[in-house]
Amino acid sequence: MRIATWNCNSIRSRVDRAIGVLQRHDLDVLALQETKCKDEQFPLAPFIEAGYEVAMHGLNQWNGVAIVSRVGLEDVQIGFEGMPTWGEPDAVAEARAIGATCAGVRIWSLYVPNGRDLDNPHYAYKLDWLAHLRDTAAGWLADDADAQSVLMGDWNIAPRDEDVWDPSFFIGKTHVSEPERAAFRSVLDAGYADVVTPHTEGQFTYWDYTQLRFPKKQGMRIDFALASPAVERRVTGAMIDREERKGKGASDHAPVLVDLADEA
DNA sequence: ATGGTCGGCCCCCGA
Repeated sequence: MRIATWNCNSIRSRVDRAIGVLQRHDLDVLALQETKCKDEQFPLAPFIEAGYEVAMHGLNQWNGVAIVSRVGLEDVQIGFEGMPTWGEPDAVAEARAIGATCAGVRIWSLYVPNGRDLDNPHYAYKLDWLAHLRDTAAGWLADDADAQSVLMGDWNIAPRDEDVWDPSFFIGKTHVSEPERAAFRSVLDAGYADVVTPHTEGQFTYWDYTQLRFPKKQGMRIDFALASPAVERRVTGAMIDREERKGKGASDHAPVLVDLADEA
């Protein structure tokens, strides 16, 4: 089974590339972030045509997540228990998390809030969001230590200095602050494992569109797949599709792939 | 010092 996560930065502007990613890598499941469309605007037909089902959650032009699967898509859940929304209750609905069970694996497509700046209210919201994710995900393992779950998506966190092209550039900026890194580590401490980094050390998953960051190899590792112990035991490999970042019409993120062995 | 590029409900804001 091959699963992947990709911040596509608008699915409508990149549907052909998305189908290409599915087919080039023979993917069973693809978690998408920043679909940037409402559910009724999602370009479903090409995915159905290619043999996939889609569960999506989009409410506006900024966020939006989806799970694309050809191995079943059951028990779809919008958001997770306790997931904070931005602003006062009902002020702004968010579309940042969707979960579904695909061939026995609970897949989550997550778009962690961008903190914007350390003194911005969105930064506090990001930390709050991550704390609730940690609590809820820890609960899943407490309920079932053998749960097969994968939390994957755009975490908007570079957990280590080696996950950015130049740590000095990021001093005082979001994505690398200690509270964000601690929030990421707290999910690891809850029992989930980063199953991609060990197979892709030294590689990035995101390059800013500006400043020629991609050709200058000035990227960040902010997209992750965190697996429960039962899934971690099945991982046989992982890769970052840097080729997908090339050329006209690329997203600013590369797809991140994980291979799982059949259940023992 | 600086968003130089992308996306969107598109000439402004957010990433």
